[in-house]
Amino acid sequence: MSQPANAAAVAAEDASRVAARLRKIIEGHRLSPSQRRIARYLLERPAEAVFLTGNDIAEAVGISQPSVTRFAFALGFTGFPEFRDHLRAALRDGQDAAAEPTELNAVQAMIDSELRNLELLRDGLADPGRLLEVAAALAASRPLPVIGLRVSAPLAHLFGYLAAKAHPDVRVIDAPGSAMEDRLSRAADAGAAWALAFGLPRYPRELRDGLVWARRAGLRVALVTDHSVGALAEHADVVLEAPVSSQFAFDSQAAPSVLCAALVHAMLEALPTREQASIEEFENSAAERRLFLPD
Amino acid sequence: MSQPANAAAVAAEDASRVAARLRKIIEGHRLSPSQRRIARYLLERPAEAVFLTGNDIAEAVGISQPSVTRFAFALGFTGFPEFRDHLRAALRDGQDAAAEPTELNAVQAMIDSELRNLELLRDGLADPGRLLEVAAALAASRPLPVIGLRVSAPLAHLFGYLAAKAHPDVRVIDAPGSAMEDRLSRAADAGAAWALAFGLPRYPRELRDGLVWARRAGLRVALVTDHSVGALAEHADVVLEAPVSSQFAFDSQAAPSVLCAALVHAMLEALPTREQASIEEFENSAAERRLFLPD
DNA sequence: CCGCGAATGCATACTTTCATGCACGATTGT
DNA sequence: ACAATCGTGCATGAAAGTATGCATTCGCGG
Repeated sequence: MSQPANAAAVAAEDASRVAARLRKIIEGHRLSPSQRRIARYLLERPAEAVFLTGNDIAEAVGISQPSVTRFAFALGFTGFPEFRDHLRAALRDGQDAAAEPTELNAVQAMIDSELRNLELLRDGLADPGRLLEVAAALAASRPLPVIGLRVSAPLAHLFGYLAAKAHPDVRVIDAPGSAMEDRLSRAADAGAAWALAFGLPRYPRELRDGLVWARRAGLRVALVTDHSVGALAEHADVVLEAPVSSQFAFDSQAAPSVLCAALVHAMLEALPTREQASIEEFENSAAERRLFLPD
Repeated sequence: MSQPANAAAVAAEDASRVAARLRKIIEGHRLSPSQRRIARYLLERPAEAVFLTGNDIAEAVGISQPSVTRFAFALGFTGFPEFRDHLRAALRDGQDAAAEPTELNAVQAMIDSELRNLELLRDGLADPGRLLEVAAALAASRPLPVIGLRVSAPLAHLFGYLAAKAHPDVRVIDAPGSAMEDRLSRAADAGAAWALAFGLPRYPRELRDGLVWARRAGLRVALVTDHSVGALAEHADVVLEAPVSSQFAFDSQAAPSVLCAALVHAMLEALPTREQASIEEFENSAAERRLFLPD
């Protein structure tokens, strides 16, 4: 019943790497007619080959399953699984081939890991639909409570500072306990529909309590955190994932802070164009310019 | 740069597609603690996930194999194989889509520009000598005033939060004017030798005034900013450069926040090993653990 | 025509993988 | 404090996947 129909495939570049490996394996071996048919079959669909069982191949080629085992044996492997693992290894080697040649010092290694986090964040936003939805929802919530405790407090304040240009009533909450609960309740009473929370490791229990409280107060919760599954994500309506590397003494917050800016950016675009224009105007006003030094 | 030409990047996209599918599957399902651990494990290595058996996962995560079966069942599948086939299907679906190159959307372009900033930062730290010097100087200044106004205030607070573990008396100053001047003077009187300032665009005049005041009070000034020459840099003794992209409505602070973490990291290493050990101990103390959620 | 060896399939044993009943312990709500 | 529910691991059995002994067939050279 296990037809190749349910087998998956991998991208073309990976597939060609598998095919190359397969050719290399076969090279210099005398194969019987049946075995050549197997080889030919696999070379024709390298993308699926890595997932096929011996039975799948036998059935597809029209030979017996033991012939497949003997095929692997003839190629110098102790059995079919070992052969298949070699094909799979061709995939995995290709992925690690991105290893950087230059030696990095400790600080550079740290930055490098953050670079990879940003790459993950970027690739994860290939479809920005969810981000835009969340942004629109947050922009429409008046007021908008924003929660960030401990390490996440600066992030919440950064968001608050930026979002103030796209939202008239952002309320940053950086203290836990009853103070937070009071402010959440008051925000809900004032008409808030959503709350935004930043929950980076290590995840404070108090934040979870806060999320629970927020939802009990009738708020929906958008959560920025580094894993979409976890004790915090359980209590959020929407999760925005921003990877954090924990391999160093201190996590930096590159991805979350970028996500934060992206979120505000999206909120801005969710605004009526009239309001956008007024922001632009404010930015360039004489009053503003006097505040700042020339670039 | 919009479409990664090498095979490794394509493979990475495959992996991210598996991860995306996995997230979609998980979405909206209540998972038990063990099941969350499974989900996280798979999300962390999507490229391997499609090959793993239930037993592999159980062993790696440290749970029983039946829990893996139940995980698949909890996600709405009739069994583990069906679940795994769905992950593999994510690869197969992607094969055709991968043919046309993916153009980066606006959000991705923004992240991409931050990526380049981080690359600049990394390459600029090939010789970490200056960073270490600054870190040592800051670590030795008791107390240590840290200045960050407006957008830079969150950065200053982030630094303050992190540095508190490597320094007994960090004083974050986020308000300008006489309040700042008072606090700087008091810090100098208390024995401070250095001040750290974050000055990102747009550069507030008040920050320059603060730097001037600090130096008049006898402090040396380390400045984190995005250009080593400019109106601010003139009033600093040491400048640490952290590139910022200004092409979007809002600057994100990826590079500065990474530099911030790197700086604290370096301060930590400038510490006697005895103190480092005590930090480690504190981090792992029972009291600390109760504050946070597992994982 | 006979004999020989290689190739292959069949039947079957073995291994790995997966599913399920049951008991124990933890957590929750009353 | 007690009961109920949930989550988990262990033991076990079923199923899928793989390996191997044996018999048959085929081709080829005596």
